[in-house]
Amino acid sequence: MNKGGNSRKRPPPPSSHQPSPALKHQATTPTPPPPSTEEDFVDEDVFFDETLMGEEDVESLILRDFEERQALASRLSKWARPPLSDAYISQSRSIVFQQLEIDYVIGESHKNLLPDSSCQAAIIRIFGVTGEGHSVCCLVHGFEPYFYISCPPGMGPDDISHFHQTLEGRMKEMNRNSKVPKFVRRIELVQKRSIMYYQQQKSQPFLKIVVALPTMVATCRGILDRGIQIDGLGMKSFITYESNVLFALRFMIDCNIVGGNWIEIPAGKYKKTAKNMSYCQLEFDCLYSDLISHAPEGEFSKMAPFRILSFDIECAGRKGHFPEPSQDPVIQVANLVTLQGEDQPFIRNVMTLKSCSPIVGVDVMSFDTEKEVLLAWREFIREVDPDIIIGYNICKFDLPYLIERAQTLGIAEFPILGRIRNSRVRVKDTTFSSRQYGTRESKEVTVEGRVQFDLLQAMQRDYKLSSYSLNSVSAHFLSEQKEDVHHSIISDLQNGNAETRRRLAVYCLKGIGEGILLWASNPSLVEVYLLSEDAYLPQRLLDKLMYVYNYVEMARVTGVPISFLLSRGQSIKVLSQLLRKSKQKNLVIPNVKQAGSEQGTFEGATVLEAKAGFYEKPIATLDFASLYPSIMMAYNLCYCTLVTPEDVRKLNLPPECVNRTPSGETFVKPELQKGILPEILEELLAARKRAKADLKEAKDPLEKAVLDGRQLALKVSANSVYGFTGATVGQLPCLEISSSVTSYGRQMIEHTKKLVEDKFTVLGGYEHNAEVIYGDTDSVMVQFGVSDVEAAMNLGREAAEHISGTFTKPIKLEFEKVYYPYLLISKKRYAGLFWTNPQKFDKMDTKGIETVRRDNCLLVKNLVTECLHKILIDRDIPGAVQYVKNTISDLLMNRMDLSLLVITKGLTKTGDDYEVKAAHVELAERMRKISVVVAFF
DNA sequence: TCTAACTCCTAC
DNA sequence: TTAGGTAGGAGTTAGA
Repeated sequence: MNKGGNSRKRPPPPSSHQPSPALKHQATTPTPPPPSTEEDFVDEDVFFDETLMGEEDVESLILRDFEERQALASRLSKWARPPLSDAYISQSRSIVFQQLEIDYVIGESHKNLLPDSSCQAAIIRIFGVTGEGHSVCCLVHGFEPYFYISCPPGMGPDDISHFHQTLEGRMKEMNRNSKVPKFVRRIELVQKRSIMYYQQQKSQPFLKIVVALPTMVATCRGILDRGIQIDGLGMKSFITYESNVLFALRFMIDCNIVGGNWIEIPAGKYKKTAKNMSYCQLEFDCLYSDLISHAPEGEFSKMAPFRILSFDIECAGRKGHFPEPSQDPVIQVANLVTLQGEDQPFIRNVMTLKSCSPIVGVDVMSFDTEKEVLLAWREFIREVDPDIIIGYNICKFDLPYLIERAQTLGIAEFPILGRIRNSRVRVKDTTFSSRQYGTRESKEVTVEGRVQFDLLQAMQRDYKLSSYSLNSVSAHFLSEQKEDVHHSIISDLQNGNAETRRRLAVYCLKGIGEGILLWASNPSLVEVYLLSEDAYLPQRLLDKLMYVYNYVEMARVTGVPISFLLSRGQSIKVLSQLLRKSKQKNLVIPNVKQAGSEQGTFEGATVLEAKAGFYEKPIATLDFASLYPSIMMAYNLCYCTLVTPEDVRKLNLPPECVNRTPSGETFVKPELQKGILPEILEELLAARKRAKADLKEAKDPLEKAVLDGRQLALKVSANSVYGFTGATVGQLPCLEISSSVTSYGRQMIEHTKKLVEDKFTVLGGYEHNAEVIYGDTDSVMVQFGVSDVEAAMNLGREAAEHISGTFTKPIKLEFEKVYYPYLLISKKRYAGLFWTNPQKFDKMDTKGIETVRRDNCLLVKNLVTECLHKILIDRDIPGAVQYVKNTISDLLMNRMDLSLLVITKGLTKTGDDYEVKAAHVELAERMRKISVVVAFF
């Protein structure tokens, strides 16, 4: 029952032939509209469902339904977007908006804009927000899908025409059912060059094959891959170029659009759509050639006032069961809407099943049936029209749950949550598998025109944490933790009274539901069950971690749509940059066949032998800055500078024009051909330098946030270029490049070690002989023999400067820090106090040891941390030994808090009990090993 | 009891 | 139709 519905005045009854009126955006009068729109049709369903409840109730149900919808409508309408000004309505001004999402649909091409074509075509849809906060759906016409093949030598215009006919015929065979009049629209002869290998000629003839619809690119590629009959040449198969570029990305690249940038369509160049297909305030058609894409700089680096919805649902699960949409009702939906750039939400509400006592500052909307709750939420989404939807685990839980629940309840009209009229949200199971992120099953929920940002996914990608429950993530980042609601009492609270449901609503809005963390011996089996999520904390996390800025900047730097950043891997970002740069240089990128595993793997970096020990003299650390990017720049390593072994023999290139890498590959120097990868890297690193300089100058916290997000994105982006070339199952692997990079790296670390030990000697006039005690990939740890930190720092700086001079620019060795004292256990395992100024140490730094690993129980972690503290900071080794002994003794005497033992092999938390399987024996064994570390001394 | 092959997680 | 890389320590498991 509506909280505001206590005035039960009857509206004029609707005429008997018309269904109950739809909820309109600006509901002011109760006059029912004609039953012609989709919304009215939808309401007819509602009418039918409820008639099943009993004939005599029908009229009162209609009336009540009508009245409540009116009340809801007036409640929701105050949250609508700002109304359009006259200039927009008269179409006398240009439309400038920040784009957040781009996709495409197949439709009739626009007759006025494209008078020549009258068939089905891809229509690009750009969704975004203007500076004033108006929502935009821009329908772009005239952009066609295409790809390239290299043109067989001697092919003239007639041959191309024949080839076109043959290809068209094969396409027809493959698509017998399709009514498309023409599959291959045209074939153009163009001058391009493949990005692969150094070539002396500037360009060669290529054929640009333009097809009718985006999906035909793959079909056509298949035909050309397998081979096609060509007059005079016989059966011939082709390598295709850029045939794997997603259509929307192709469009963005060709129009110079990067993720999240501003787009302008001048007045007169757009036409209001005849029949709105979206719920956006501004919807119009235009030609792709009329778009102006603004680079994200200056005034166009700002953010539009997006509407960000954070939501969370609560379900009444049966005792001991995880809620299932086929059985368990949705009892609450909590919502929070914030304008981008503001620190407080402008909407806070909660929709509850059954009555709920008021909550200060929150709009409580109560309903008698679950169906009303769901439909109210749908209306809310439509009215508020959020650009970004966030939440915790919404992609895998909340959104699919709502949709499946609506299916169970037979509410066919519920899943129209996107910006496209009549278009239902689709749920698809997906799996994402990579070495970096592991295999993760999720669900893909397409909400057209709105960006989804699941904070859980973002956390799992960006941070290594031992638990990803909202509770523990909040504790980690926000230093606040809310009281848990145990899952078993959710149903009790719901089944109580208005007051207990209020308690539940407060939890739903602000608190955190119970998260049961099951740690199995195999951490990949770890499952986090979050029975109730939360609407408030995701928004706080989003703000605290500056996710909007960081992700928009990442999209701008790499050029991919924002949605790719959470749904796709690293390599698409590099590919996007590579395609953009290649286009500028008139180069095209081949589709390499999946080479299988025969290419195998390549040798990586050198890890210097660790001279294990406890060092009580300062250890200076020298690091190469951005090692792999700088190697690629210094030696011009790229696809287009690599000389094939055959060409090395044939071309007879003078030795001063090429570099031969330690792994035996040959690359030409920039004078002959400047590499694209080095150029991308130079731009990224130069941009990062600028961003960091601007960051220093910036006063405004928002500007700072943008700049910091940018410099971070630029760094991450530069570092992933090398990985892209070595990804054998990627888009364009080139192990010649990656193995050359690592081979230079290996040479450099050895060279550095030798130089330090040769120069800093007593014979060379220094006080002591320097010794390199360890080094990994891009760093060397040096004991100069001096005993004070400042002296070690000075020698470190001197060494870095001296050694940098011996390398090709921009390779640079830097002095970074001193460890004092330093405990080196083995390769990749060490601890020490970290000094960047000689007055005081910055922190205790530990690498690779139990303290930083997530596969030990808390006891081990705490014990080792405590020992290291005693050894490094207190310098009390006997104390550390005693501490270990006491702990083992406590353990054996069964005096240990069992919760410290969770997460260890053989120990599982089941409910409130710990199942202890021979734990004491096992842990005593573990402790013995740790005491070995202490016995070091 | 030893070892090879595997898993897991980390360093870079 | 979608996925950055290798090195390496520590633990587990299977088999002899």
